[in-house]
Amino acid sequence: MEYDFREIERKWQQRWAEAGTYHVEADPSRPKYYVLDMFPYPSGAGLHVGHPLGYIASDIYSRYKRQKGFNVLHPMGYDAFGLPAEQYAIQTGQHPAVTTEQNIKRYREQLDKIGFSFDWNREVRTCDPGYYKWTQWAFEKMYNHYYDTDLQRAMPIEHLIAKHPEWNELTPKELSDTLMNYRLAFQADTLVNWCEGLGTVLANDEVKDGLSVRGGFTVEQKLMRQWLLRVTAYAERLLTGLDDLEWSESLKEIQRNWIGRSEGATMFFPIKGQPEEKKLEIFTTRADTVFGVTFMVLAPEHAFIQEITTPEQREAVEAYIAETKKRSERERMADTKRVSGVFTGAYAVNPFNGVEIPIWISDYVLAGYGTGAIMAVPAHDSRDWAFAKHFDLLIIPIIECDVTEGSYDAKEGTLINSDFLTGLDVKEAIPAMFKAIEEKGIGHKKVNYRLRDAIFSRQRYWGEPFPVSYDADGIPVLLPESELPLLLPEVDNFTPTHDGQPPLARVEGWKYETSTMPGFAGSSAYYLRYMDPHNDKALVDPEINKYWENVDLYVGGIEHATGHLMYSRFWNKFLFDLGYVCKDEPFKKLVNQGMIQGRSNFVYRVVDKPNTYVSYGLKDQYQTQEIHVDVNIVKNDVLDIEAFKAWRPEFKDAEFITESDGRYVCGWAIEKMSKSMFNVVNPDMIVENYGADTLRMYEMFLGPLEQSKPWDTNGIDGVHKFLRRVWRLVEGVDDAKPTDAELKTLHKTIKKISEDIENFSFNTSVSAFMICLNELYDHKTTARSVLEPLVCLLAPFAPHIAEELWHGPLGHAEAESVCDAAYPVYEEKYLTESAFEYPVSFNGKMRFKRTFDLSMTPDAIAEAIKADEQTSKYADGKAVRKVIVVPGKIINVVC
RNA sequence: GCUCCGGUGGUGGAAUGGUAGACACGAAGGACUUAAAAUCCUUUGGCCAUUAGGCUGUGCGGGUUCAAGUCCCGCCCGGAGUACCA
Repeated sequence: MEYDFREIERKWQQRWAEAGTYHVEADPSRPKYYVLDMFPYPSGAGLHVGHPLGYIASDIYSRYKRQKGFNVLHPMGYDAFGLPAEQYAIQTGQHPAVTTEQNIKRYREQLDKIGFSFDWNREVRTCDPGYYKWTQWAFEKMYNHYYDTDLQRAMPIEHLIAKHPEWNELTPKELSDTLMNYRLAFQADTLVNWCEGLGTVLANDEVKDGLSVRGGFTVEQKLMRQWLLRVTAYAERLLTGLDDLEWSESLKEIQRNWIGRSEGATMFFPIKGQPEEKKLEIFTTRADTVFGVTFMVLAPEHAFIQEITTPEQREAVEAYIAETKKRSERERMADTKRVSGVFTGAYAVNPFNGVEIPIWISDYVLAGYGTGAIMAVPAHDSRDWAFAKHFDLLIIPIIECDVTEGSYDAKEGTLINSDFLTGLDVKEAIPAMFKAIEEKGIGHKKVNYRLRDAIFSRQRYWGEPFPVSYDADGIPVLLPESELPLLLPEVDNFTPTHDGQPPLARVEGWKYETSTMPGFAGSSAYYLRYMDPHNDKALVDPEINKYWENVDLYVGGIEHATGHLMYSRFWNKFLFDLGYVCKDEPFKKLVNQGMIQGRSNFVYRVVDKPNTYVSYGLKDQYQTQEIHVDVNIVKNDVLDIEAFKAWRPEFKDAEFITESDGRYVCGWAIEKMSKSMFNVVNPDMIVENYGADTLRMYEMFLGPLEQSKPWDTNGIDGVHKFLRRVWRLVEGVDDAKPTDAELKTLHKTIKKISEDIENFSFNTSVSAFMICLNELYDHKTTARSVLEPLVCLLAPFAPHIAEELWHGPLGHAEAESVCDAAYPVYEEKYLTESAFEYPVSFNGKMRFKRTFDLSMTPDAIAEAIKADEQTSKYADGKAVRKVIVVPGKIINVVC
């Protein structure tokens, strides 16, 4: 019988759905394993062939684990709130709920065709009220908790109030304002990334190079009252928690850099002519360089500037501040080399030697980091140096070096001109200085983080509403937990109001906060909800959470490194502190699949001939224009000329200058997969032409999972051919006794595939299958005891064909799915041999192969080789000096 | 600038320090076929040699080692992250 993949795949997808093959429940009698994919945002464009890459990998792993006897939780859902649906709504007037629903339907159809083992009973959508109830619930919990730095955990806000009896004196408004400095979800006037083009604020990770990640609109700094999450409270735990995670080093590194821990000291500098308590606080990691300080620099936003600026300098200072305000974040970034600043007229006093130091302001010092003020050491900091050179300020070297021009960021060396530190090495000087600072009482050791609190409001419609209203004093009042969820009201206009209010301000009688929560709100705890998706009493039942614990394997793109993966960890740690979840970290192991790029094809239009196209090999003889051509009408870079003529009306009468064999060869390039480049390959089409099993295996075969690589349909025949050969081989199954050679092939393959799956090296496992099949073909294998384990082994990769063979030629009963067939175990005895063929090399050159008995001692081998030397033409008469034996592997003979 | 990752045939990519290029695509040749599809066989890093075989070869230059794509040092190139973070 032919391998009719269309019929086979249709049949099994239907049966799996009917039988609930992939439905799982918590079952304490069995070990659990939780495999999660980052759920997709259902965009209008549908899936392209790059999207399922990670899903296929995780599906293979899930199925493998299931065959190994684990109770595998493998859910899927949709990250359904978000900007694109709303932008689309603004343009077309279609309600985001409607387009989202349509997109989800399309996604589901596409996903279903690939044969995933998702438990769809557990589907979640972030835009469902039953789901976002728990997003709002978590927000309220955060509002009602603060981070206790002594206990290093979140605690109820009442606990804090109890510690401060003096707060009883405060008015309700004052108390509310005070508590806002502690709550984990809080309101503050902060400089935000305001994006006029999108009409909303954005989080730091949603901005890149001064432009919005979505849409590429300009982003500016603006002071606004916003809701924020106090992510910084967890900075240290987010940092140290990384150590125990099985994440790639590079991803951990990205998070470490984003958290940006730096150890240093804050130090107070008295200001000349100001009262004793009015001291300038700075942060430095290099307290040892304090004798090299020749000026101070404040950020233009620094609170002291008004008070300390002298009358003579006031005009210049104010002009500078005004100018800085005008510059957008992007402009500031664009010319970081530009040195600018202005003297305040005031002087600070070096607390160590009493030297008076001029105080400047400059935008190279950031208001948001440290204290917004620095001590400048121009001799050993390149930015300070540039500033000093530009304004002709004093430079005092205090670390010995042979650099004559320019500063150097001296991380080692001996200190000079530094009073009691002179003669010490930098490494000794830093701790010595910390000690001195604390002894003199002019500062203390301090750890600073680059991490910022996350801005949590968006001036948009399509998101979770805040369950918050405000009383007459503007004090937030939470909707009682029992009344959650607060439903997102209907609107028919999705644009901001005329006075710049968010769309919710249009809703009549809406007495709640008008901004909504950002995209990351709904995706921060969805992995918990999958454990118990229909529970309306709790986010997740504690018993159920205790069983599934957290995600064992998480697969997704690295682009979420500083966004979702950071927020989820924060959110989970918070819920952990409150006792709602049993694990401190959400994702134990994480694998980042690479991006699949597009591979575009080109035709070459001859410039002065109308509608004439020249083949790639001849294009240099003409002046040509490169035109993208739909990759779906090109095979192996050869253009289907008829399809091209039919592709678009203007090509109907196209003329072609072909290669000598009549073929038209296209050029190609690797580009992003996008509609405009006609290089989008749709998985539905691949499934239709080759089958889901071929798609699955070919996506794995393309290359290492974590690596970005271009999609190239050209190679897919190889994988398809492999499956057809499997089909034919297993069709001929009988009860023949397997030969040693067949058993060796089988067990070698089991070992290799198992190791590969554990290492997520799926590309080499596909190769291993092909090698195995080639060998079995050579052996003309028919033995059931070889072919049946092979089908089990193949099931995670190509479940449909495996299932069909399992029930067809292999004759298993309908009720026993190959999904539950025990994963084969290899036996070492079939792999060992009594003798090995070793390469023997002289002076590093492989000279000949020789078969040795494994039981021979090195001495015996040396003797044997000596004997060989008598006859070998490579023998140069030198005696064998040494025989190197690595048991079971290799021998080297040193002459 | 800093941090991380990579650089291997025409292409995608294999190689616990141990015969580099597995596996696959493409290409060339052949078998079967009226033909096509499908299937199967042979060759396929480069140079030299009619064969046997030899030389050379993993971005560049050094080094360690009996032995280096792999380890170490110094460069070059590409990608990613981050950036006046004090």
